[in-house]
Amino acid sequence: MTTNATETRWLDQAQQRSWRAYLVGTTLLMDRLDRDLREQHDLSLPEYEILVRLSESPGHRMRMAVLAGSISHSRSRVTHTVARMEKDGLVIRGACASDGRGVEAALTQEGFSVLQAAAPTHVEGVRRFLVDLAGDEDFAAVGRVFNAVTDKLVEANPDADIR
Amino acid sequence: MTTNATETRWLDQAQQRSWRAYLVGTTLLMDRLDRDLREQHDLSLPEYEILVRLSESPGHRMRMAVLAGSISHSRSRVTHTVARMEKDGLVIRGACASDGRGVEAALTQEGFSVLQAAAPTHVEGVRRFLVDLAGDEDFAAVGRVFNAVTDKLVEANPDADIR
DNA sequence: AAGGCGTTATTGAACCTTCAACTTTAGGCC
DNA sequence: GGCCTAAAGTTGAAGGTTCAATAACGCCTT
Repeated sequence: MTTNATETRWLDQAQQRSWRAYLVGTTLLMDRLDRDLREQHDLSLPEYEILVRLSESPGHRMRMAVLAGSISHSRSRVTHTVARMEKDGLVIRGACASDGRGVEAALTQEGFSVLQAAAPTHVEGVRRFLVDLAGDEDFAAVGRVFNAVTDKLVEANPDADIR
Repeated sequence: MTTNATETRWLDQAQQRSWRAYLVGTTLLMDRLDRDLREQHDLSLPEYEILVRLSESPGHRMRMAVLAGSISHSRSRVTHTVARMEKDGLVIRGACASDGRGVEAALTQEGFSVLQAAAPTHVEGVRRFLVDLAGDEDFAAVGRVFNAVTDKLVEANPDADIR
């Protein structure tokens, strides 16, 4: 036999080029979106994501664990981020009615206003530096690929943050 | 008129699904690749990237600014990361012959060995959780998209880190 | 050759994320 | 009911990144 199971299957040149483009492009893109939100709305990208999820939830409120799961951040991370946001008046935490261990985070009026102001900035950035560059077919491919990535990684590690 | 230039062009449903898949998928993927490198080789993903770039450079050495540019990290960030790596014996810094301001980072023997050991782990992860899930066409699309993203962001901000 | 300006790299503090330990409550079992 | 284990959140410290300020050098002008 000429190969065996322990030999590494390296990436070919095209794959490597794509992989590196993705790495560098993602670094630059996240940097830029984060910077724009900070400069114009005093908000980080993770904070913005939290505002969005809350705004889409009934009553503008969510359990901490559900919130964490929806953006795939660790619970600890969300605790810290929400604590900062609460200090800034964007969000308020309260006990959960049905579960004594639970905590619900809810949008404040100000949090909602900040989100409304920030959303156009964010969407313009996402369009200008990603969506409008891509072509519908290619962008759909990006969606397919990262849906598959998500599925695979969730399956590979169901309790993603109890570690 | 029915629209004007200041109105936000929101993402349609398909675009939004793709965008979120990308965000979440990237979060999970980077987390996982970083974790695997840490657990098995005591190396972060950014550290690994630095080892790779150095190993591909003539003499296994690079100017700090070039190194930073090649992975699109800020100079400050690379200074800190390389400082840690130097303390771990993976890399050594020295003055640059042709430019008195310059500093060159070079791979040590140990750094090279660690890279050789870590590379298969990393590539398997990239394959298992991304490349092998994607299909050649779709993965090529990812490459095209993020090459475009990179070009656009470099053009939009040439001196990416002097800020 | 001196002055001034831009570039290279570093520094330390502030900020954010991760990690491991801990508190509190839920839920099952005897 | 009391005990045990599991789950939800939080905490504080350690680790990593960003930001603004700084030092040191190259280059151009005069």
